[in-house]
Amino acid sequence: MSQSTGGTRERIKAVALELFTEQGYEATSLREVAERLGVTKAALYYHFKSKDEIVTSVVEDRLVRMDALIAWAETQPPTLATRHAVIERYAETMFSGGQPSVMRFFEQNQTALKSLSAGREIRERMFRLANVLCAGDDSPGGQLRAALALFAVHSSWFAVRTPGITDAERKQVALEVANELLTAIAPPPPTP
Amino acid sequence: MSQSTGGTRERIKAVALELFTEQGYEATSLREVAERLGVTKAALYYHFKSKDEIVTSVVEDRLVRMDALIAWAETQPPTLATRHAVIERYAETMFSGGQPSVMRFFEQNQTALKSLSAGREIRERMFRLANVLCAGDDSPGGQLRAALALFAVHSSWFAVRTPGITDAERKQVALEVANELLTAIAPPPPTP
DNA sequence: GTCTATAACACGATAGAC
DNA sequence: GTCTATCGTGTTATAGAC
Repeated sequence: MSQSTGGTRERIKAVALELFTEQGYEATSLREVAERLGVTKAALYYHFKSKDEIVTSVVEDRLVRMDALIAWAETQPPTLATRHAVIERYAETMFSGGQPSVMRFFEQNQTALKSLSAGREIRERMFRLANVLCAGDDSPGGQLRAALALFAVHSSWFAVRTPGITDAERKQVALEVANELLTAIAPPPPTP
Repeated sequence: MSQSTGGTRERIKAVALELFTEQGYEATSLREVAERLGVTKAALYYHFKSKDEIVTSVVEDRLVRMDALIAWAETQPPTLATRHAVIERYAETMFSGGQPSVMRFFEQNQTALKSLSAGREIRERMFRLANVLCAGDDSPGGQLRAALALFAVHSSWFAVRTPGITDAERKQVALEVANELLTAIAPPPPTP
């Protein structure tokens, strides 16, 4: 409760994320963000020292969650059960809290994020996750299936156009397809 | 060789596509494009009347090819064999000529393309292709698998990191995974 | 700690000379 | 077909008042 910035910082992050996702990072001006908040542009520069820094801040907690998942996954044996557990946990974080919007922002701004440090950081985590998912079979087929399993979770948001579908149903179908892909990856390595 | 525009138009398209893909549409200025070509900004405006129009022009032949494929696919019966044939032809066009770069540009600029007519046109074709691919089973699972089959072809370009892999090998593994997904879509409808 | 005012500059696009 | 010069606008970012 002794927060110094009175929650304005969080409001900026929320609005910026929304606009960046809707219209793109480059296409969104700080004037737009400020206007929607009912403050001036300069006020934003009090809380964040640059436009990049807003993105970095937004992405921060997402990175922490991904790091935790990767760290856990890397301690697990490279079995099929592990893969299923990893994608399950991944989907859980993707479908809970404010996380989906962050990843939607990430998908929609791949190019813009290339020149942003936050983008490179998330990208790196995605590749590491994909690597964990095909541990034991890093053949081209394994790599592709692992990447697609992750993408199944993401794309269930826009690729499934069934009217009236709920988030829970999206998650369920995403996991079904993802697990199908993971199962096809490889025979788990022999346990000696 | 009595071409009226002396090939400059094509050179502009090539350089613009390259920069738009690398850095993003919004992040690439016409000054940059002109500089790399060794001409001035104003020269570009002789060949294209706006920045959008460069994109439209780049995407044009890709649209024609996609339309041809969709038209053909829609005349075919909704069987598993058709699905495999469609994705096979799709991969063929994606891995030939200058097409891969166009689709890479498309992937990398989803958000920017939302407000560009060319973007909406390609997007519409992608959905129609996905629909054809899950004809006979438009359940959430079917839709997701169809979309991922298309994405398998695209993502084989960056998701597969095996050193020294050739384009032909990328195509092959993409088709293998895509066909796996398509096979899982649904029992082909009973032929009465 | 928050805002107004404004600097300094890049953008897309146009006009008109050559 | 390409150039120079420039318009109008929107951008990030800063200095300084409150």
